[in-house]
Amino acid sequence: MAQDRLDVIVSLAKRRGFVYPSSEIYGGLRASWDYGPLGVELKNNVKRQWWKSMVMGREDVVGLDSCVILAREVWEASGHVETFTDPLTECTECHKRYRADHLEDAYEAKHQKKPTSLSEVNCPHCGNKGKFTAPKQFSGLLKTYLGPVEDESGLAYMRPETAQGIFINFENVATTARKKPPFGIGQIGKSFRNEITPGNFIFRTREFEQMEMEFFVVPGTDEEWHQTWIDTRLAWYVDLGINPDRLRLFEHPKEKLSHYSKRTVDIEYKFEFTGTEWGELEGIANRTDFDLKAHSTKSGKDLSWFDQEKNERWVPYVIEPAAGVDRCTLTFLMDAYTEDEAPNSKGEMEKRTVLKLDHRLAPVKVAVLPLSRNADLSPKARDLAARLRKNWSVDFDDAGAIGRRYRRQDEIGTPFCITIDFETLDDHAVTIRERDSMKQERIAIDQVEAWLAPKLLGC
RNA sequence: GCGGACGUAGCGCAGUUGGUAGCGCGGAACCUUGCCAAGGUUCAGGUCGCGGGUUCGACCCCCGUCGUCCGCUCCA
Repeated sequence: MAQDRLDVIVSLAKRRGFVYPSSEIYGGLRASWDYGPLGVELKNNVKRQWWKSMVMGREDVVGLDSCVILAREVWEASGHVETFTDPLTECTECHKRYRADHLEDAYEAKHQKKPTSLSEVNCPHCGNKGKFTAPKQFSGLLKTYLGPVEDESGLAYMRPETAQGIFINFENVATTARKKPPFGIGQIGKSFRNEITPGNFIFRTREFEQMEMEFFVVPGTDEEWHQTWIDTRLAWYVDLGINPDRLRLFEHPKEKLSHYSKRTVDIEYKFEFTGTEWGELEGIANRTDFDLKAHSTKSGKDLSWFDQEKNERWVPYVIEPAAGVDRCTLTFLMDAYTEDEAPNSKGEMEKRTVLKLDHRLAPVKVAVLPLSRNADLSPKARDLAARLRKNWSVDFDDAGAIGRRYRRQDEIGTPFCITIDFETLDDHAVTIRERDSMKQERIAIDQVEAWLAPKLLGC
């Protein structure tokens, strides 16, 4: 039942041009999805809203756009080269795969001593002793090679998070933007992780987009700021229309924290995937001074802050709200999807699919629909559409029955439909119909922008 | 990576004991109508995921491969 919910979204996404399976004509590529005409509008709107609330709308945050490929040392210093690598082994009898270090830990817990090799360890599944393959290093980092020769000297990593580009530019930004802690640097961009098990549509993919902000604070004020950002981020989703009942916070257990984190709280959405009801939308981590210190040590460049008031140097603590663009987009799609009933022309109730997207997120803001192709309504309607296009994303449709056209727009979440009818030729007025209330209003054709503007504020 | 199921038109699905495919919705064009998935006429679109094999002949049987879903495992 729950999976049906996702299936409906996947089907709608394909049918209406939000998201397509990538490389489809070659049989597809695992966990890769391309955004279609409506999808790219929706996704851009999600990013725009994040940028507006996290960067543009704040005095204490500035933006950045750093590279996907950074110096190799960045990932050595950050700990990713080491901790993003797992030694994997496989039982040759039953073909179950394990992390070799986990097997050794389990052995040690039971026998009070480390095994000298895996040949002493029994397979937890089939019980056979020592039938393991030699551990193979599996790295979650995607690699590429720079330069003409594909060897170790040109090895480079694709970033698994955008954050490091911010840390290594900390001093550049602080100096040129003339900011001092507490202040933040926000960034939106692609990241890459060689996930073992991707899936659930665009929820987990190997190539994905992140919206991250590193907020640098005075040590000792970090816990308070952490809570502030948790509240701020949660409110962002609710403000953009997500049902609060389907949102919750998840506190990471201390022993499972990432190598850089002192405390991490996730914002989760109730996706109702098979197996896991709740899925992570965004993680808000207290990264302490781990990253700046690590880069100071590795690079030899002092990244501490000189506090003029106290006349002392300290390394800022960092609070990081890190959200996934694709997950957000999926969440807004799923949460906005509703099916209700509306009377048709015969008075019978029929299914109506409506994407109740916030106006700021809707891929199309206004649809212009001439009632008929006759009586020169279409040219007049095209003129109006062209005018509105200067401010908003506008759709024009004069094909087929008016009822069908309304339903088409409902299905993609268009908040306003404007019809040009025969009276328009005389009274120079149009009918604007609102998506959620289905209310209609008669507006003079040259007043349309003025009528729409306050309702589409912030788009 | 292992086990299971599946892959037929844009979407949802039929189908043939092996004789190269249909339905519903959707899309396009025109006519009629003119405010909530209307009626009519017409059209486009599938080498049945891909590659081999068996066969006179494969969408159907066999093998491989890619992809999707479910269950394990993994999620640093």
